[in-house]
Amino acid sequence: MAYVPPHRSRTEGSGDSSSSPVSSSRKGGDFFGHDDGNNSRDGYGSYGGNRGYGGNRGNRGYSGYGRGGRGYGEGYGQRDNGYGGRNGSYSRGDNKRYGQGSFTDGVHHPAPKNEKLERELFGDPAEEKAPSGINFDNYDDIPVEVSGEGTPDPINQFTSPPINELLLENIELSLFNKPTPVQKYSIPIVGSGRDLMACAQTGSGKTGGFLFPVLSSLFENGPSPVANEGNVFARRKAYPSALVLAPTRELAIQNFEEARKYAYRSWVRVCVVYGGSDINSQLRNLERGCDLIVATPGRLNDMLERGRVSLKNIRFLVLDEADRMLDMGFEPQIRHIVDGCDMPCAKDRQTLMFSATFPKEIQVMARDFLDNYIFLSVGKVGSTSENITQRILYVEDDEKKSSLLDILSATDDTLTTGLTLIFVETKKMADILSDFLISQNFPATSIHGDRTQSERERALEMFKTGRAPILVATAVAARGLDIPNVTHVINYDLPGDVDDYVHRIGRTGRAGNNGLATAFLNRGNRNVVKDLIDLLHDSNQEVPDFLSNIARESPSGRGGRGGRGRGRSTPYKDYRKYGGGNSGSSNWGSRSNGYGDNGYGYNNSSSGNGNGNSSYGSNNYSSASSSNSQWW
DNA sequence: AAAAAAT
Repeated sequence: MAYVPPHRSRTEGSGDSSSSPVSSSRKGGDFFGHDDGNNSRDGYGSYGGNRGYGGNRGNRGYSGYGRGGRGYGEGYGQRDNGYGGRNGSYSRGDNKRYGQGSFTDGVHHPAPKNEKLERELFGDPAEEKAPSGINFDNYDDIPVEVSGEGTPDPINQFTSPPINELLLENIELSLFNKPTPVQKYSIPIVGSGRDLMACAQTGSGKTGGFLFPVLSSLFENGPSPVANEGNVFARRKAYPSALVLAPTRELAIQNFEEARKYAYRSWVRVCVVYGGSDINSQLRNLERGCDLIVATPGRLNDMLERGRVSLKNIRFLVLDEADRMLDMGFEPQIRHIVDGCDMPCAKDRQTLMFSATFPKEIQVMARDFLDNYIFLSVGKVGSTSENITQRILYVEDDEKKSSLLDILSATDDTLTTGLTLIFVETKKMADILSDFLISQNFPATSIHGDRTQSERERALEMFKTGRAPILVATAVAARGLDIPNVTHVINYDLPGDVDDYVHRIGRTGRAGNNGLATAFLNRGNRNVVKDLIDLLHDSNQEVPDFLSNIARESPSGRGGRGGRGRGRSTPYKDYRKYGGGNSGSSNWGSRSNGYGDNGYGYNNSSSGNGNGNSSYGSNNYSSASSSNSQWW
């Protein structure tokens, strides 16, 4: 029986304050003050709506499990997940078996429409909605670069050639009517069986860029014929056909929620696993069938070790925000998942890697994980250009609080119409600042890695719904999260890297809407000043005099690291074509296996895991990454 | 330097 660490036996929701380790209002506090002994109005279990695993109340043990309409997708004929005794509680309550289709005799049988589930996934059709909030005209002049052998032509509509009919219906329910540039390319690329390395950011339609072609293929082709390993525990083991890895829990949840929409009525059952929340409910959910799994690396590895997930049926591997995962030191864990378990090798699966930037480490990972891939680089929609107004203010550290109050008071109309996202550099500052704002009667909450997972999820939900329209965040929210209606991003503390700055301000001005980005800067930030000035120039923004002055004070080259992504307005290049060009990286630059400058000699050198590349796999990379890790 | 991620 699965093991439950004592400290995790407390409830997942914040409903049971008696068992919560934090009972004062200090840490769990937000604008609404009290610590929510009973947050019935909250209704935010894990995945939006009030159905998350192990909801908010009464979920000691298993007794309350499965209540309240949580039943997305179970019960399609060929799947047998019932080992009777233990799961009596599953059948309790209104545990409706709706929404899941099946795939039998080589034919996909979508489930009938289900109004309740449809509302849950896509929202109430009665509410008027802007068509997905995206101004598609803004997509037309996005620079796109695509390269690689035999690159298929992009599509221009979802209907020519037509993608899977059920998928198309689900896309239409999501109010997308036209593919974004990344989708125009990714759909035929993946559809033709190729691997894809895509440089694209949130806001480019990246999630659909991988979910559409993957689900389309799964819908068409059905489950893998390799059913299981035939052992007695097999029914307790999940054999997903597709795996999506994401760097943060919130991003995993977001991908999961998107995938659920597009998988509606299909045979594909979507699950998500991530740390910080009860593993047992996640395991129980897997037992009910799992065809597409969205995961953060640590929790997935845990489940792999427990033998509760097998990757041998994987046909699609997606690495989302790959550069971020490397920044966070996930490379050993990712390599363990991809190379160290039972996942088919690169030639026997399709791999899609997405990354905002394309530094050397990512190129290396692409070479190791992808097979003869097509490289796609998509400039960001709007990005740092005219639809985000960037404002840099000179503010000393000890004046930041009062400046912030001035700004928030002066722009209080945005509080009613939009959301304000405030970035700080430390978790401590996130707490300090949100407490301060709350004490000043601003409806704020905070998200950072020291809050419990349920606090994090609740904070995000309060922010999204506008009940707490000010969110103080650390880097956990800097990338990937797609929160509509953020009208103002404030860099209370500037990040040390201008790439992070770009990601942060990209939380506003999404897809055609205007946004405002304010940053507090003082001499403590001089290391980013030069890059910042370049960026402001590139994006047609005013460069304040004090900024130029500070830049002149430090005559040395641009601070910090060398060789970071310059030329942000142009897409990243396919290094296979341009010969790498990285500064001093001996190991890489001197490679003789065709990645250098002889055009496309790369085609068959990337099968699997670095065979034929010994200099690389064992020196450079593994020593660097294993030094600070207890992982493999 | 800090953050994130299994416990």
